[in-house]
Amino acid sequence: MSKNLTQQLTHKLGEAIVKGDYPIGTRMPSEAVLCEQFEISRSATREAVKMLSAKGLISSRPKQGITVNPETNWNLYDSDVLEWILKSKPSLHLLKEFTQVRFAIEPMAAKLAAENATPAQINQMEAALYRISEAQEGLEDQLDAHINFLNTILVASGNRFFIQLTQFVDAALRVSIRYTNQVKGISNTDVTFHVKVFNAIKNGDASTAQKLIYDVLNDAVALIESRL
Amino acid sequence: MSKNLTQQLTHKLGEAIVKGDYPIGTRMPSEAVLCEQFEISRSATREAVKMLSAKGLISSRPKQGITVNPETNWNLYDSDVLEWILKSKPSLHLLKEFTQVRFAIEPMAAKLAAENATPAQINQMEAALYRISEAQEGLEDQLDAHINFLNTILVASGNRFFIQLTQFVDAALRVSIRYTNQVKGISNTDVTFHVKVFNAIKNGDASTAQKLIYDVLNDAVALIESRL
DNA sequence: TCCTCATAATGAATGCATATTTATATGATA
DNA sequence: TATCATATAAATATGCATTCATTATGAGGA
Repeated sequence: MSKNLTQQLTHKLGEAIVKGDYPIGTRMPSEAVLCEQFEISRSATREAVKMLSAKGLISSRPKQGITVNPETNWNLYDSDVLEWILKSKPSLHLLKEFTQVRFAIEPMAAKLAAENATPAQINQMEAALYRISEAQEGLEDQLDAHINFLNTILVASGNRFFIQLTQFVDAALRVSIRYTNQVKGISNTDVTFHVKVFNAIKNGDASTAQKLIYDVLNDAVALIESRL
Repeated sequence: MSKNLTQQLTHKLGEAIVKGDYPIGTRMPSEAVLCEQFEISRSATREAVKMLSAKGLISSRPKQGITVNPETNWNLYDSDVLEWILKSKPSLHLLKEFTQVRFAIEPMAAKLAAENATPAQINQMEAALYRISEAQEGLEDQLDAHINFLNTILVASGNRFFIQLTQFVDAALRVSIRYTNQVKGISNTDVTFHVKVFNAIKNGDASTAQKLIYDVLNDAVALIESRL
């Protein structure tokens, strides 16, 4: 559990909403009722409500009460919301959606990285590459190393909105491994592949970097779809 | 500003943080000080603080106080945060970042729409298309119509994470028009182009739909870069 | 060096204010 | 007399303020 009561309630309610315990469009219990149910004060409850509405899950108005917003209003790129989604609905369909977003983002990020990466960022990528080659023992290590490598690409893109998606990619890959129980295939930790990507970015060969990632994710999406 | 005190303070502080009035990594005034400055109660102040930390802008710890988070922690896809960014830093560089994200997202969304769009969604797209052809009077109308068309594509993708980006695309296009003062070129409201896209999606021709959008945004990015 | 205490910040609880909706009552009109 | 409309009052939920508790940090003394 998190630290304070507000955080705890925020996570409990957030999870419950995402899980569907409070259906979309319906009214949630009033603040006063939530107080009683969770045995905490109004102020802690109110702060939790504010946090959830800041994340787009709910909205509250005087007298009206608290209502669950439609999913289109949820801040799906918020790491808490992502966490709640992963906890409640870890489906193959969700993995497909994740991978489709990666399919859109990562090739472009690689392209931009090839065009814009600073020498320092190239060094970080090389370090991440080395870490992949070292991490052949455990599956978790491989995954972490892989995620780290992708993150360096996102960062090297030089675009804030891509950099922001590191958490998203992280979540996507952890879902991926949960379903495939392997990194190869979906995630392709084959070092030779990553070396190719790295060299393309280092040499400023944007189109090659883009195509390498694109093809891999194309295969990944196809594999997932074949299982649905 | 007709909302409640919490909302007002949230927006004031959010804007100020994004603007740089409270530099990243530094400590903000304590809750007690903020109370005095804005002449409101602790509870209203605290709720605003909770909302801002829910959006990733700040974090607060007992005794430590409130500190401004690095930009990588901000929820840049939150519509409030986007609004604050647009208010404070409307630069050509920002437009470039926006367009790069569109460059990644929209071609893929068009591809998915071609593969997954339901008949009802096709009808909505057709209605949006008609609205574009009708909206030849004002520039604003054209922009709204164009945004509406793109939104129908995102929705038709059938992927929650793409659908969520409608607000983002909306913001991106409104920045775009602010700089170019025209829709053509950057946004390409030429109806014949949109008709091509629509037909490709309607006919399930995913690769054509993808390529049409890709090429247009490729030009848009090139145009922006030429001006930097 | 470690322990303790003071201090300054957030955390939590309670009480009162305000707003919005619903229901009820009253009046006018057919 | 019945019905509809309007106004008013009550109930219920959030909004706001105040007070007390807790915690983490840093300074000072044993």
